[in-house]
Amino acid sequence: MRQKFLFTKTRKEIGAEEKSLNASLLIKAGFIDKLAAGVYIYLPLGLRVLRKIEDIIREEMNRIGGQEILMPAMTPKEIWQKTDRWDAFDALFKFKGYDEKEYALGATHEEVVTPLLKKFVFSYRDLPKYVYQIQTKFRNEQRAKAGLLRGREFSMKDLYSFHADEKDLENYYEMVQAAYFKIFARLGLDKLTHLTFASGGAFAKYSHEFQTLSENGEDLIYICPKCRLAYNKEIINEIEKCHGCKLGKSEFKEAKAIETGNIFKLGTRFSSSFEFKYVDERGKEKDVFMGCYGIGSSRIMGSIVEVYNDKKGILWPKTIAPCQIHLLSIGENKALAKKTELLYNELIKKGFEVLYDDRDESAGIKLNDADLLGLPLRLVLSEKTLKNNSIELKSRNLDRIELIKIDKIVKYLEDSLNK
RNA sequence: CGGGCUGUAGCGAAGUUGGCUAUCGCGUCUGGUUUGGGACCAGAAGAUCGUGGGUUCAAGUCCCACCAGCCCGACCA
Repeated sequence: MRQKFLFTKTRKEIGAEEKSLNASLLIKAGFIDKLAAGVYIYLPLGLRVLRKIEDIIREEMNRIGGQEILMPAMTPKEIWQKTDRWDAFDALFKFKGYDEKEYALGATHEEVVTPLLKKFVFSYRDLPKYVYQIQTKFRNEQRAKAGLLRGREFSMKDLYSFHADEKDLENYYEMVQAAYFKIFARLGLDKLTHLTFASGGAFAKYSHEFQTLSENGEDLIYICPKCRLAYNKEIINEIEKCHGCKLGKSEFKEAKAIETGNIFKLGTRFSSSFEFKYVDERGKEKDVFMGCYGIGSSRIMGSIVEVYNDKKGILWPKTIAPCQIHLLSIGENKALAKKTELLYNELIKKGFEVLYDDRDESAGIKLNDADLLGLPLRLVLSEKTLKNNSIELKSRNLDRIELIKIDKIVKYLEDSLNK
């Protein structure tokens, strides 16, 4: 990708009114732009990041049998009335069609996916089933805040599971938990993310949240230092000992965190509203058991920026960086431009993702922008490096700069990016 | 939804007890000199001062209402 062709530009400064760290870095670097409070535009580089996050989630969902679908954002009033949530769910954005027919923008999709599965599942032979989507959600938050961390429109993966009995639900719930840990590991967030007990609703005593430690998180959690399990403040009063290792709660450590994922046993809460039943081996009609499992993909993008940054800009983990390599040419010499161009073409041919800064800008601007954008590897070609027939390589997260011979660079990159 | 702060050029800001043609920096355009950590010189364009009303000889500045954004709180199955 050639930087000259990007329509976006970095900004030296943004308003003092944008206080959130993730939003101000992402806006400065030209990854997102704000349309309204809690409503953001994903620009070319930002969209690449969001898609990479979504792709990692998608792969892990497919691995545990998830089948991807896409449900509508527009949902009719009647389905919400069936579950008594039309009035109770106050974060619903509601609107009317031409003939006063009422709709809500989808804030979550139990009301859509449950009757959908009811059309196809009749027998124990049809269970279990796992269905998910990665879709734009709408919630009429009373106060949008903290950039991508709490928006009114945001991207989320929601998985729904359907089971013949509670036991099967519980087994799958554990599988999803394991899949989530894999996702967080691939996102570079595993060391900062704690499985956290939280309030559970009518069916299960507790749900589980995935809480990612961050100073700007809005949740308060209490972490067991021995086994890493954590407890949301909303339930800590009823906890005496750690559920995992029995350590007393006085030993727990308080921390601020961002709720990046949530898994929930729904039981028959929604299947009963829609009279969704199946016939078992003996011909007897039984309730379908459900679970739901969310990960906020856009919130994760914000969380990663909150966690991985320094004074100069963002430090993307290599799994979700918009490109792996930032190639800069410094200086205006024609031979230099030609060499850089050749290298760019070769790297692209080899399958590397490269952002090539081919702009007519000064060294300072290019280097500062590279730090701000935060791609994992920076390659610099200049008259200075060309004299040694070499190229300069720097990791965004290290101070060390290496000089590599140009004819060895491809091999070197293949090794260091585990290709 | 309650409280506080803010709104002036594409972006960031200044504008005193109301007073002349609304300043400054960045960016943009033209010409020239530059090129390893946000270069320099000269010139130019760019603003119904958030919107509507009011007070006044006179309003960016004072008053009222509304809109928008940010922060704190409440809320967030």
